[in-house]
Amino acid sequence: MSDRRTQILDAAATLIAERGFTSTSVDDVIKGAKLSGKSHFYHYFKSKDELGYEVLNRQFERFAERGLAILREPMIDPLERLNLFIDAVVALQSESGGRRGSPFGNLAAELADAHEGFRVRIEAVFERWASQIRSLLWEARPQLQDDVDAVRLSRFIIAALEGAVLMTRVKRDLSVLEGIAIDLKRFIAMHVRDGAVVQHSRNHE
Amino acid sequence: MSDRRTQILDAAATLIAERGFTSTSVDDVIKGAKLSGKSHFYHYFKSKDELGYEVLNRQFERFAERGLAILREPMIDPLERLNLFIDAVVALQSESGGRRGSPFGNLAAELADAHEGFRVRIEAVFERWASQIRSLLWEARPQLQDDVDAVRLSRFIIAALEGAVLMTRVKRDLSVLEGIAIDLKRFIAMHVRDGAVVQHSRNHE
DNA sequence: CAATGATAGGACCACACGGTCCAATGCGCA
DNA sequence: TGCGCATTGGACCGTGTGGTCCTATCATTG
Repeated sequence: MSDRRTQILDAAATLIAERGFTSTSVDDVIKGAKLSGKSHFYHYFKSKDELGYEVLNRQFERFAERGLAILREPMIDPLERLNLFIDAVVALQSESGGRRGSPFGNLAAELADAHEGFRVRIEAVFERWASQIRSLLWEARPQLQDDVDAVRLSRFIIAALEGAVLMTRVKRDLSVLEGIAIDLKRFIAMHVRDGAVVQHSRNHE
Repeated sequence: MSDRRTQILDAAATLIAERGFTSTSVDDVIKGAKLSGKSHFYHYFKSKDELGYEVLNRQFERFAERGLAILREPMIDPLERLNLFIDAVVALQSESGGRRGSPFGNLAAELADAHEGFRVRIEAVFERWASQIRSLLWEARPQLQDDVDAVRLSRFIIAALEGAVLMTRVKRDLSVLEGIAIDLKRFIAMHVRDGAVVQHSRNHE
């Protein structure tokens, strides 16, 4: 696809992450992507909503590459991968000083009730995320207690992370997320079968 | 205070909970509260922002009465009160079928970055909430392990609940919140000192 | 009675918004 | 040389927004 399209998508992603979808105007995006005018923008996107949908997709793909990919690393112990994934979420938030929040959670809270099109797409994003965690949990089942509910646990992990990111954003304090990350790891460790061993990789602090 | 003011506040609270602050226009509030026109509204509030601030305060007060009050019940075991409080959050969400979400979390995600005035006020709300949980944890310290970090645990509880409510809203499925509530109680129980007893009250299912 | 606040209703404003349309120019590729 | 897409630039439109102003009618209360 053309270079401009991704340029617009990137600019829009930044603006939406900073100010939300509603508060980001098409004119803002035009300025951000250094386009010449409205006609230039509408040459690439047929509406603001369509732009929003594509931004959401793109954000999820980036998250899949930089975050969720860790969950599938074949050479690392699955439960250790979960810890590394949590570390990665913390690291991603650190890049913006915790000010940015989750691109999914933000949109979810902003649009879940007001805009059905977005709600459905955000639901799909959470579902894909949850299914990746469920797969990992399934892979780790020899180390887990028999009664672990993978669906429930995967939802809990996502909820805790989303809530943590939200609180971090409100308090403008990264240590909120760090503390919750610690507790979340401890909660996961609580599900390990007695006597099972979790193999720690070297690069984990 | 005059009856009209609270009438406006109530109408605005409903609308903001349904559609967010930005998407709720002053005219919507006027219709909702059955006022005669703009002048009638501006007779009671000097700006839309001021209305928003008061709605936020009011929502917190209602939450304090209907939810946080449980945390201070003197006749019930503190840790059991925590469980009852979690049940109350679930019950509150049930009233709207999980569609409404947290009045604080919604505003937080919508306005934390865009509107400093709201961000500060929402931060204060979370802080007051957290401090109530910390007090309870302090009261329960004979039953808790020595190394329990009350600040961290209180934040974790709030984050898990806020995240759960958000996911519930996106999925339009109350069972998400119910599942997370179960896990959250188990996480709290994990901090109980070996041999300590948690006194269960009768009305708890 | 007079004064005061509540109610009513509407005109008006400046601005921002998403979106359309058009006319002109650049620019690479067959 | 010509075709088609990319770019530029701007006028324009309908609608909704928060907010102001003005006038007039009620009811209450000193």
